[in-house]
Amino acid sequence: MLFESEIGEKSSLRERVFKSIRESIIKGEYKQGDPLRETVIAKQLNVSRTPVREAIRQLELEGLVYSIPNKETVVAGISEADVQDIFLIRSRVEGLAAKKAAECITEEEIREIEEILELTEFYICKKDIERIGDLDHKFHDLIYKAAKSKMMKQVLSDFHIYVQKTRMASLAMPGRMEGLLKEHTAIFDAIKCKNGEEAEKLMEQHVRHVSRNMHLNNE
Amino acid sequence: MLFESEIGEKSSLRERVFKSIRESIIKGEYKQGDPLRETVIAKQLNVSRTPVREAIRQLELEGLVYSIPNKETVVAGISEADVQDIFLIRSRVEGLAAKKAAECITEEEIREIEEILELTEFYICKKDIERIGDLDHKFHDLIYKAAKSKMMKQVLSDFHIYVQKTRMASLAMPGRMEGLLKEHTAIFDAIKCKNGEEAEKLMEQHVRHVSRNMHLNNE
DNA sequence: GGGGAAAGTATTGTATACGATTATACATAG
DNA sequence: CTATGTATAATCGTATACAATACTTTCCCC
Repeated sequence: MLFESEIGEKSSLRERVFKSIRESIIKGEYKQGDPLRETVIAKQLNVSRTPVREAIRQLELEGLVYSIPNKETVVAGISEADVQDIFLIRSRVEGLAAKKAAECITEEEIREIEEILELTEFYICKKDIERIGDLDHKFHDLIYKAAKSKMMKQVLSDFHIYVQKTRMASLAMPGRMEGLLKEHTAIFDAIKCKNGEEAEKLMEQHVRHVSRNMHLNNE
Repeated sequence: MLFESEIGEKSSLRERVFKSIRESIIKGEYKQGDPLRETVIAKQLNVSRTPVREAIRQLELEGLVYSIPNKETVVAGISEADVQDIFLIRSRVEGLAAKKAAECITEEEIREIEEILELTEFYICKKDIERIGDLDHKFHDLIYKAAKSKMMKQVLSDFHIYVQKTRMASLAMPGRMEGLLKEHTAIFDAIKCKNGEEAEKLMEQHVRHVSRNMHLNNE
């Protein structure tokens, strides 16, 4: 067993192991085709095999690894094409969420989003990219919440981790922070006016923009 | 331990437990808010807690249950609204898959789909709903495959189980079997002609049709 | 009789032990 | 020299044991 101080979090071991392995896969420390040995990981993280196994089963369901029964489980990894597809899917599903949000957002939720937008403006002045990335995420999260769709939230938050890196890279491009705020504001206005169609269209464009920047980034 | 003959399948215990619990939740045997006791389920299925735990962790990731640390995990269930949302999401993502399929389908895959369509026609004459439902699923599955997008496949096959019941109910409606074949054929034609936009539009409509029938069904 | 502490019970979290399956290496026969 | 069979080791699959946490009940004291 490891001490809390060594990790800094208080979630369960399984949770930490899950996040740890996922992190390693996304970072590329575990490469495509690498086997995931339960005993090895258990030893590395100083825990028993039990939480490791549970974590691996979750990764399997998420599609990050696949297991060969009685043999081993290997890393499936995510390719550049996968990330592009994620952005395509996200553009549609986030669009849907925006549309639904326009239909059933509450006053309270409107205020919350307004606050996020104000904070974003503030941190753009400060050029605090880290914070802006966080607020970007919060903005989208509030939209899912406002849409009151468990399923959309499910799909989109599953993808969140894969998107994070690209999102940050996109923000680093000149003028992008301002563009982001402008787009968020436009989406929010459409939602506030209960204009679902417009909100969906704008949100689709918005997600596409981020993904377009990703491509430019790789040239 | 139980004997294989008692079950009839040869997958791992965890797999069976996972499917068993999920089935029970979807069927409504476990209701919203019901606690999932590891020992109880283990005893019912005549296995130890270990595979049960792993199964529950997977269900948690899928959003069917949520766990309160150190206390219990309870059934989240799926509401009517959730199923509707699933169809909305599916309409967009399947549309996307159809579009992508139009871009990169192979000759081999075209032949496979043609075969499915012919078989569908055959079983419509026989009025074998069970078989048609199966072919319906296969048709959509082949589209994902042709789209060559791991992520789309992931999202859509996660939803498959929730959709099955509605799909069958829809098929039972008068004239629906013929409508399904007509729509599938139209989508396939668009894909064959590499007309991605058209394929996407038709697929979105097609999924909406099934979901519309669902609503009528509940009146 | 009511409130609170403390023991007892139930349940989850983690570790370990045992069994089954698969891969590997080496020996032996052809 | 190659191929095949067997023994051994590595790994996964499952069961059980132990620890920690939360809930319940009981009993004591006011």
